[in-house]
Amino acid sequence: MHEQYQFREIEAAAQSHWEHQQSFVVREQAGKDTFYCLSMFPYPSGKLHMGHVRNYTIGDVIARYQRMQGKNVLQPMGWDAFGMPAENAAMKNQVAPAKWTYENIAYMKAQLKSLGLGIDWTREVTTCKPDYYRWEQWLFTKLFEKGVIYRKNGTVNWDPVDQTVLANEQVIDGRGWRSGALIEKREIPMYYFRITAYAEELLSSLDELTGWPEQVKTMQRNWIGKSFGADIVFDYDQASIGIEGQLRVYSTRPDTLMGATYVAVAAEHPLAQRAAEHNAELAAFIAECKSGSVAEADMATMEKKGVPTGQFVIHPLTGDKLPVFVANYVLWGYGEGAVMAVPAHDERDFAFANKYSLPITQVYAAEGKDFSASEWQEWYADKSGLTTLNSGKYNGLDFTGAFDAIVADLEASNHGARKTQFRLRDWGISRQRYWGCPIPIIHCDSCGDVPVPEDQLPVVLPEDVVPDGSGSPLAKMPEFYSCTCPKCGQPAKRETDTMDTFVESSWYYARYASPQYTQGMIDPAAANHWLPVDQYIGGIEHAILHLLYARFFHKLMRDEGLVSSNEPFKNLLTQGMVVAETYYRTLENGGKDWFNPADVEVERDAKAKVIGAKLKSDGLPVEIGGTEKMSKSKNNGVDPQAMIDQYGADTCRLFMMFAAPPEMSLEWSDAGVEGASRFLRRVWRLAHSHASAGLPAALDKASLNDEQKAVRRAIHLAIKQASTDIGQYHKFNTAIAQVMTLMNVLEKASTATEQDRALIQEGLETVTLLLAPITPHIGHALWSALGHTDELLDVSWPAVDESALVQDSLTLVIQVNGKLRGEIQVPATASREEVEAAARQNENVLRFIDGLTIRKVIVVPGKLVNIVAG
RNA sequence: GCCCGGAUGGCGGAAUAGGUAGACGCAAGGGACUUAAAAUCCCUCGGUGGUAACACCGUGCCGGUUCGAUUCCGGCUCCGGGCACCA
Repeated sequence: MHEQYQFREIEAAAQSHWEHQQSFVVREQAGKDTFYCLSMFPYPSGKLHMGHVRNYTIGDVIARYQRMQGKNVLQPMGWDAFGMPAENAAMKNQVAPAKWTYENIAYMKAQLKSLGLGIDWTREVTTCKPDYYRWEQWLFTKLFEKGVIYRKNGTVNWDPVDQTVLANEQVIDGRGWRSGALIEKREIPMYYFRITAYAEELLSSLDELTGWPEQVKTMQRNWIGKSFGADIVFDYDQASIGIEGQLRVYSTRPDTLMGATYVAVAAEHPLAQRAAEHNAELAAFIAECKSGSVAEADMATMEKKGVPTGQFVIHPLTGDKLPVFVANYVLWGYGEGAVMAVPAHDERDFAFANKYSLPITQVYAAEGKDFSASEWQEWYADKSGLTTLNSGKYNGLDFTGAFDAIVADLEASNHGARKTQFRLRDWGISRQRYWGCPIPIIHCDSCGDVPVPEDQLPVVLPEDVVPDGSGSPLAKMPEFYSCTCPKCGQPAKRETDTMDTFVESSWYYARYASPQYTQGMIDPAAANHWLPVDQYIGGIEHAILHLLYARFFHKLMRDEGLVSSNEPFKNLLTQGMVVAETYYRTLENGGKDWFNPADVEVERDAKAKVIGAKLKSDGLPVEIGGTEKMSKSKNNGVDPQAMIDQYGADTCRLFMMFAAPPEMSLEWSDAGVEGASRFLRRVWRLAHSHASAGLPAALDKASLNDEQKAVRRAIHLAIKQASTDIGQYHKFNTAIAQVMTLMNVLEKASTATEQDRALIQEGLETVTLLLAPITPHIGHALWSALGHTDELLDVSWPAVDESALVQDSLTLVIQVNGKLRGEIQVPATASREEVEAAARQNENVLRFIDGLTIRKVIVVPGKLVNIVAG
């Protein structure tokens, strides 16, 4: 054992040992408990960022801990390799996305290996390779035949200059990011997954996911958004509209129908289109509604505007004529594209009615309260304890009474029906992009949309294309799209859209069970052996979309007979972001020049409070911009590679796990890394001085003196705390703090006798084992230095010796009226009465209760005594 | 705008059944060792007052429940994540 902690040699030796032993290659083993530990696979963007390092360290710690619990652990890794960044890089550097992607994968794989992750690399999956996406195409054709996938129009962002569809991310303040052109909404045909058919199950089976954070389940519930309401039908007023017809709306508040004073439709609604034919102002407004992005956040924050169509519809209960407006806040493609408005009982309707001086009819009141504009919020916010008014025959009812009576009448007159609706919309997966999985459909003039037959799969994406940012490259390649119809043999055209990359990431976890399987999408026997995933780890930003799509896909695969479970991920851990300080200077044009924290020197006052910062290169001041998520745009990314090279993987892993609990955001700190490194050097130093004096004989637990008992108690307290922290709560930071506390004790412990040294041996073994999942390389070296020949990876997690925790006396806190006034030592066996009596005699207590009467004494066993006096 | 979170010393964080606020670490200050530096070790370290013992205040803000609230309840403020074509 070398005197110095030489992490490079130690880490290289451990990694080559694991590689040589194939330590992390797993097979199905009958009779052994499995543990499938999965981290969200990375997009191969170039190099690892801190978020990856954090994610995969958390996963590796859990995987190694479970292995020490005796489980057969599967920890795979792969690449979410299709996506937009590859196309952007291609345009910038004139490199094909495939080449760029494969080079990134090679580099990042080496980086992952240098972190010492216990990954079974024989199961590596790369989503842009035909052997992966062919099965995605296969499932697509099956689902298309079943009707789970269908085609309809959808709205996209259209850049009229580049003549291309843009992602929401590529629309900045309503303009295309490259062209600067004003973006328009455009309707194009797309393929959709009928996820709404699974809405009910996706909602109800959330209850089975007891290992998921409540927060994530709540977000998914709200996203699915089950609501109870009614369809309501308004007959057209023929005089103003000119034709017979009916306007259908959905409302969760049919009970307020008597308060409806207008209806609003989306710009794309047929009524709006019809009215605009002879109304220039309306036509202009409809055109205005078509500008801007399709992102819901943009739609929801823009000013609510509307224009009357001059048309009216007939209120189904009163026969009154209600004006029809076109409003920019009504979304086409969501519900019926039309809403009824009840200004008195809906915030948005109220604002709109005030803006356009529309009538407001209050139909609910609470006892003793009058309606006034200043109190309007009370009227729509609450539907309990209110009674209807201004509602004719429906007066004097509560919410349920009004709801039932009105819906019954609507149903009787064929003007509506009770309906349960979901907010969830079908999943549109068509992308007018090159670097994605081709949609396996052939368009034939006589046969329509024909799925590509199984024996012609995969539809291979050509890999040598460099996109130019205008339109879809595949649509310009006859050699790709020219084909013959599989049904009739006539010339036909292949679909040139590719799939949303969320499709690949919706089933990769299942492919890991049988990654090289050529007989099907997944081998059911292997999949059912490993699935569901025991622990899934990834960023909180995936709480809704990715996790909902993957749950949906699991149910699709179940219904195809590929898997037998209902849900893919049993336990979920959502990690927080990695953030760092930002620094900038404002440029003359008002823009900002961002500086990397590595290039900036921070200035502090005498109390170490940060008072300023300057650039190292020119010594001039820079502005401090606050901590933000590490990103290219703010230039505040810290390269994990530099840290691994300078301090080693173990230090890097230790710091990541110690700095914050996994769910919380983690602030980058160079000094903190230094501290983690210092701690590992201390462990090494103690182990070295211990081992170089010769390993001691076994500990005689029966003959320990008080000092030795205290040391042994510290050892087993650390085991106890670290076991619950890691095993139960995933609080790696406090587990590490416990081990640090133990090290503080061990460093000060006596080494005078063989018995003392046997205790140090037990302590060092404990430190090694508790840290083994977190810092496995140094653990590997220490374990053999402590005289062991077995494999640390498979050593059992240490067990608590409860007898070591027993204490003879306890320290109790004494309070007077809830304020800390002193401490007393009592025998562990002291009765409640004895404890109370001791507390009453405490000098400080006597001082504080002097002249007061003791009203009550509260004794919390083992903790405190509170004397209530007044 | 809507949905979901978060806020504790100079900093990261701890307090996992309502029971000692600040564990553990970082930074800082003082000291030891050293020719010197690095490394290492020791001491101090929420604020105010006090020589000290100690006292009072203190967990984003306002209010409530309780013998006792960082923890529970009501109302806010600010920051972050998501919003269906970023992954």
